[in-house]
Amino acid sequence: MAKFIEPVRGMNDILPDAAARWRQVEDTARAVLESYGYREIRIPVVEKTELFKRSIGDATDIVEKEMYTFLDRSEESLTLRPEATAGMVRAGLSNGLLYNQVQRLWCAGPMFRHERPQKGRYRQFHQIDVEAFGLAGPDIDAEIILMSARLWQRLGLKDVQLQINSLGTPASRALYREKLVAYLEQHRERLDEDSKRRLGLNPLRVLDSKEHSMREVIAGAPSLLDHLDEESRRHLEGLKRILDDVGIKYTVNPRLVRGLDYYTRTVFEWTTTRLGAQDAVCSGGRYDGLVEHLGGKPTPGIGFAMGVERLVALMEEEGVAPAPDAPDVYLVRVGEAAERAAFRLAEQLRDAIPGIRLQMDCSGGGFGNQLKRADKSGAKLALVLGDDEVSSKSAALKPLRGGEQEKVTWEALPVRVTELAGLKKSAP
RNA sequence: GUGGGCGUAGCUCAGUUGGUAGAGCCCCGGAUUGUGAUUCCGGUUGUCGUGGGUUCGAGUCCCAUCGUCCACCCCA
Repeated sequence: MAKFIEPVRGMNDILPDAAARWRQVEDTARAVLESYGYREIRIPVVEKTELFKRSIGDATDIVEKEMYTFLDRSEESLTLRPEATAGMVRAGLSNGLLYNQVQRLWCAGPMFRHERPQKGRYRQFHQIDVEAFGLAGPDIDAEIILMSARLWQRLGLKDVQLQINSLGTPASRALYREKLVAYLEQHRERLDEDSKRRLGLNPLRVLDSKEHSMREVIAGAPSLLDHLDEESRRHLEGLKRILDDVGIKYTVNPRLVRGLDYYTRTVFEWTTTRLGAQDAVCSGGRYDGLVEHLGGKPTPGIGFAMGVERLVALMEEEGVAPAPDAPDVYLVRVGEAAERAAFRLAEQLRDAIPGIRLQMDCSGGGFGNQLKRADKSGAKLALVLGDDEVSSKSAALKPLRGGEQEKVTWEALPVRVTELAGLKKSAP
């Protein structure tokens, strides 16, 4: 035997049983997003490396050590997208979608980061990404958060908590950063190794430290919220007011700092307690400077990304039932005439009942074995065809979850199958 | 990139102080040449992750390596 070729580390196959849950997440997300007027956009998985360097930030972990970057055959540096926002903005600019316009967009697909895999963190992972361009007020921030809350509700998820914060403007943040650095320098001897490292790179992340010994130092640090500019403060208050009005629960977490450089003002994160260390299922924020930074007109923007793997895992964890994907009807056939007639009958049923999930047994064996497989398939109804039925142009319908078997003529089959399998009548 | 746990049949796992590999599930066949979910009988499946080493002998001990899981880090 030849040797197996191993799958690439951190890149997973989604097997049929899991795919049912994925579809549930994707279909529900699509429905909710479209109900708020967001339109789907599909963009490449590969972009020029420069796009991510410029948008995400040169000094971030993502750009520094996690990107799948390579030279293509014409020596151009390309990168498998590590996140979606940069590509969304680029696509908007490339196609004139962001010129004095409001755009509500969403996009789903795989992202790539070369990290050490662990629970909820993979090298190829999937996001559903939502972006709104051209709207500067806190009302759109609220809309986007409400939309995500509705999605959790529709998916049956309960253990998700909302945290919000404001990072202010680049100017106010720079000011705060100075004060924070000064404070941390004063307490340098009490910082752990990680925090000392962050102090030079991205001091705001020190606030995020999970190290117990750091608690006191962090608690005494100046708060980002006390250093917001007036406009950002009003923006945050506006958002809180709408969330309160609608009854969305949240906590303001002044230490919530996102890892991407382009965020301004509102940032938020939905976390869960049930997925271990990778606890963020959805996060995002406002990035009012990004469009301009990537060569467009100054255009406000806000967006968020959901991790599909994490949502699927959380649904499993919370015991949400997956969408059924069993066949409606399982066709059992025994005998030469029946085996041949079955195809015509099956195609006629598929014509007559659009959308019917009809599976034919092709493994052979007697009635007993075929019915065993019918039961295992999860189908509601077995359609049994033997040579006797063929000569009388009929078939036996056997409900697999209890109920009497009955004989039905071929003409009457579509109606009776629809009734017994509990299928909706197709629109006239 | 750092640390720890784990790699035995398609799946879940057992395998004692080292003595050349087992169970359950699944699958297939039969009891049951026209009716399943129960029961009974029978059957198949392994480079014990890989490569070295120690030993008369390694699934078991040692080293390396790969994979995987969890945590750090980072983030969706």
